[in-house]
Amino acid sequence: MLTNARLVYQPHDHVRSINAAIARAHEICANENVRLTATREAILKLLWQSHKPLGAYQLQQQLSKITDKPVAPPTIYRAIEFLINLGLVHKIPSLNAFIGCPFPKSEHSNIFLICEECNTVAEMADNKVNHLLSSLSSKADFKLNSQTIEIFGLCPNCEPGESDE
Amino acid sequence: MLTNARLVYQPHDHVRSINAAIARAHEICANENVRLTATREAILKLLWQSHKPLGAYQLQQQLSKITDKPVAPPTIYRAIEFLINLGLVHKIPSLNAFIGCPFPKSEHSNIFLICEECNTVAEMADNKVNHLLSSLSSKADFKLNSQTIEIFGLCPNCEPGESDE
DNA sequence: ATATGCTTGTTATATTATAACATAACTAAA
DNA sequence: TTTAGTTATGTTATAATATAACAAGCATAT
Repeated sequence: MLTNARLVYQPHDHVRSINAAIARAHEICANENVRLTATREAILKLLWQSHKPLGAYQLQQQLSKITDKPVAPPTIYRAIEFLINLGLVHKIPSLNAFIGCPFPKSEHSNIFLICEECNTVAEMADNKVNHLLSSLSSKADFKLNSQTIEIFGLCPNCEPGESDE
Repeated sequence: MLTNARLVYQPHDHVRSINAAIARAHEICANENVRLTATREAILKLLWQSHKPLGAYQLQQQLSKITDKPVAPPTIYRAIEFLINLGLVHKIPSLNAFIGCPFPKSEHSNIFLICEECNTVAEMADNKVNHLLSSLSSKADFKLNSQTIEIFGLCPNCEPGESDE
């Protein structure tokens, strides 16, 4: 099982992890021979800085503040599309919002743990889930290409019975 | 494992299955002491008749045609909300569309098999998946309330290597 | 029959996303 | 270092999805 749950739910060195991730993103783009332009990098940073998924119009506001220029929706959606294609960002369909992927380039099952209280989202990947879903799909003669799993509930920080208090 | 895959992918007696389902829906509403009004029943029928999920505005058009009156979006969204609360209809978030639930009132895991070619959607439920996701959530100290699993790929009728030809 | 709550009608508008075309910036080859 | 080709961004408009707010109608129980 692969997860960023600890990172999301516990305090940690944001700046360092983001810098590492951005460096990783540049590598990936170099490999793919595509450009991680200023706008794209800014959007990626914004998404990685937030453990809550951000909507396109939230990103618009934030980017506009950073650049001190008006930003139109297509700018945002283009950057998002680019980042999604590289696997650096995911869309969470039930929220119409986007989040940075903590393990880019790994083949994974996209399990999102969405807190209904504080809206943080952690991500997990697990091969048993992948296998199980493949085998269920086969039984229905369905050829699986991709999957999205959204789990709604309460994160450790929002759970009433939490111990840290 | 529970699934409507055969029903969805193979020819079958639509009218009979819909009538049975509507009867079932009336029962459920009677039990819950709520009303399956004409509009709500019409929306449910439209959704059950289609093995492809329908968007709110598609439903609006179709309902308007049936009743020969203009129908405004709130009418549709209200009916959908009502039906979703009863578990008779599901939203498929990645499509912004809705589909009739083939096994209302069963506790289930909402696995949708979405064909990227013909857009049909079959539904499955499987306890192993439920258990696995519960146990993964626990490991992350996350309290699971509900889940949505969307699987994208090709249904048996759209798969190139299909045998029935 | 009438008060109550549920349901629908109506109008307006919020939110999310994309189309279409113009301009700019980058890149590679002449 | 121009120039052509490609890729990326700017700009305007609009499409598609969803909800708010308030008015009117209907069901049903006393």
